[in-house]
Amino acid sequence: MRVRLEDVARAASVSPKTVSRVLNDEANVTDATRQRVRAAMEAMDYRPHPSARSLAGNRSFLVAMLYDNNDNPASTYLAEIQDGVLEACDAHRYSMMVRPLRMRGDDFIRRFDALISDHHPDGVVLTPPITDYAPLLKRLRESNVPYASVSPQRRGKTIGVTMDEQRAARAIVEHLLELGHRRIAHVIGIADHGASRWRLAGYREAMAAAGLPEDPALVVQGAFTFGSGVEAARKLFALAKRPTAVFAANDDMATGVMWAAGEYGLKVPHDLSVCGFDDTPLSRQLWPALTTIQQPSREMGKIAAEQLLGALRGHGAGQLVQVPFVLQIRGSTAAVP
Amino acid sequence: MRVRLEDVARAASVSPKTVSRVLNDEANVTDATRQRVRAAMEAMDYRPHPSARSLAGNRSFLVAMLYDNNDNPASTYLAEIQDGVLEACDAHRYSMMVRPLRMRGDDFIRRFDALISDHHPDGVVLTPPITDYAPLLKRLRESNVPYASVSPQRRGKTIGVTMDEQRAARAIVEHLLELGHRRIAHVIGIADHGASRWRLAGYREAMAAAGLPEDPALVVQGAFTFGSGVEAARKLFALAKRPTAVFAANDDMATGVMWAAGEYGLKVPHDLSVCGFDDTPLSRQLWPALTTIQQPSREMGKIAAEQLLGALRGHGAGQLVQVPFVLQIRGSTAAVP
DNA sequence: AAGCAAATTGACAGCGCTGTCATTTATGCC
DNA sequence: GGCATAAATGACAGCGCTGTCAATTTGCTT
Repeated sequence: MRVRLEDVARAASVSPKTVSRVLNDEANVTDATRQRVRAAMEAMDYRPHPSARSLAGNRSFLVAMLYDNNDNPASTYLAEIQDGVLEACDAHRYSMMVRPLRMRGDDFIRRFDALISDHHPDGVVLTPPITDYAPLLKRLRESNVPYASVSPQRRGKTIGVTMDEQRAARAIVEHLLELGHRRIAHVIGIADHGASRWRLAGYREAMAAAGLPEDPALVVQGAFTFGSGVEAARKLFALAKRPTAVFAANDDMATGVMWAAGEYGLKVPHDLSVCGFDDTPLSRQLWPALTTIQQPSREMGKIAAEQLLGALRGHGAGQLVQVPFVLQIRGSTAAVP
Repeated sequence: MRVRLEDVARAASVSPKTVSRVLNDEANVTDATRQRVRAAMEAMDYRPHPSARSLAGNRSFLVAMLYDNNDNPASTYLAEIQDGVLEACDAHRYSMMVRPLRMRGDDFIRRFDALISDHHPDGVVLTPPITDYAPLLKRLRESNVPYASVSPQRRGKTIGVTMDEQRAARAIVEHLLELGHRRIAHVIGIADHGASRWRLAGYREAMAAAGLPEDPALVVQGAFTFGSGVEAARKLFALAKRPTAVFAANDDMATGVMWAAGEYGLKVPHDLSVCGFDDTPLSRQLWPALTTIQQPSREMGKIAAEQLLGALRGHGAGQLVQVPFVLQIRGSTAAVP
């Protein structure tokens, strides 16, 4: 039947407890013994029973990834983060579960508690936008559940991963400025998301640094969707003094802007430069391909999970790691006519 | 601390075993006892410990959803199925784990075995395109792991959920025929996917039924991506006798076709009707919005999981349920000029 | 009311592992 | 070499639940 820890112990002529120690990388085992046990495990293709480990050791080897897909239409983004988290969990022999957790609704805390007491995750990975939902963070700390965040707004003692989105946004606007653009518009994302704030701040910073006063008409509200990009662009194109370039806070909206440009007979990039943020697969498939910021989502999921797992295993407290961005210059931006 | 089964037993003045019976909906408990135990559980907010249940009962209350995202660029589709599977699992108090399982690579079987022996799922949900990967199906049967499939190609004794994609494809082509189109092109999806075959078959069926001989130049290969849609469309538009309508095998490719139409100065739907398949969020955001087939992906995930769980709990063998499609007629299709 | 089968309930061991603590073995020092 | 100390190993109980099977109660028959 199934190979148990006891069988390995017998094969290696040690006690079950010693095998357990090797399994869990505990100290106080001689190298010779450790190797012998490892060899026996290998030879017998031993697989510890997760439930038995969990029951006896009072931990679950489970990481839960929480998301709110209701407020985040970019399923590609979440899927990539999920992939990265999963990779890290696999490497550390943890299992992962994904849980949608809609913030709306007042039974939010109850649902969260049920999740914890039903599944007993050892830790939790938070994804935008719930990285900054105060009641959730409060409850996590109260229940003493370790967590790591992907792109949290509030830093502080939070562990996880971030990208300097403000600097990235500034870089992409500087790219437009170098091309000679002066009337540069910005389409904002969903109002209270951290991503929207940083990208707007980066835009403002670059414009100010270039000595350009902000023109309120050139900054329009969007909602991270293709449709909101189209609508925002229509407003911009209706202006007496049209912008020569548009920086949209994500690729979906940028695609909407390009679409609307087609409606208005504006050729991209000849009549209008457009750039986005995220480097979604779509951005490469468009023609012309979109100038954008590559955000290593998969890598970020992986790093967040690694920080969490490191903290769980007691390897220090875990960091808030910052990953670099890449400015992807493609065909959708060109010098001003 | 934690409320255990034993505590509930004491509160209800019965033996632990009886509480266990109530918990698992077993027979041979009087209604009076059952109610008393249920009341005690409720009052104490009892949550069974999944690991203990799993260890003692030799089952995991775990469903694994397998996918191969390498060959399936439509992350929205998978995310929706995942949501549906999760909903069903939650309702039955099962937990769910998602696992990418790339079919390429000869260590495929080893990776699958590791998955099973590491996590012991009680059952597995298969998503396209791995629903039809013969070595996987063989191994699943050998290892006696119950499974349900979403849109399997081969029916037979398989349980799960399907949609009559061929009839849906036929319906959408008939819609084009009714609008007066005769030169109707088709962009095929990835060659060996069931979805591609059915949609092509539906196209042919409709054309044949209308007495139109197949023109090989009007049937071009794509790969389910936006880019492949653009390229396919360029080939079609280069023909001496251009099609007046294009039916692409999914929305991403249809969007590519619309994009290419813009390049060629063709107005949709005035000069060209375009339709897709899947009803992705994108299809509604385009202008004009895309005529397409609505496939209830979330619902399908839920149904597949329910069939699996039903079979696991011994409520009959489980069925292959067929769900209806909806032809979504939007602005991208119009009468032939 | 006794007698019997069927339904209901309970006692107890054990699932596979780890925590605690006792015991054995190695190491350093004078 | 002898002793104190530290490192390595092992014995054993028990995590919270369910399977097995025995004990008890119930319902029905005669």
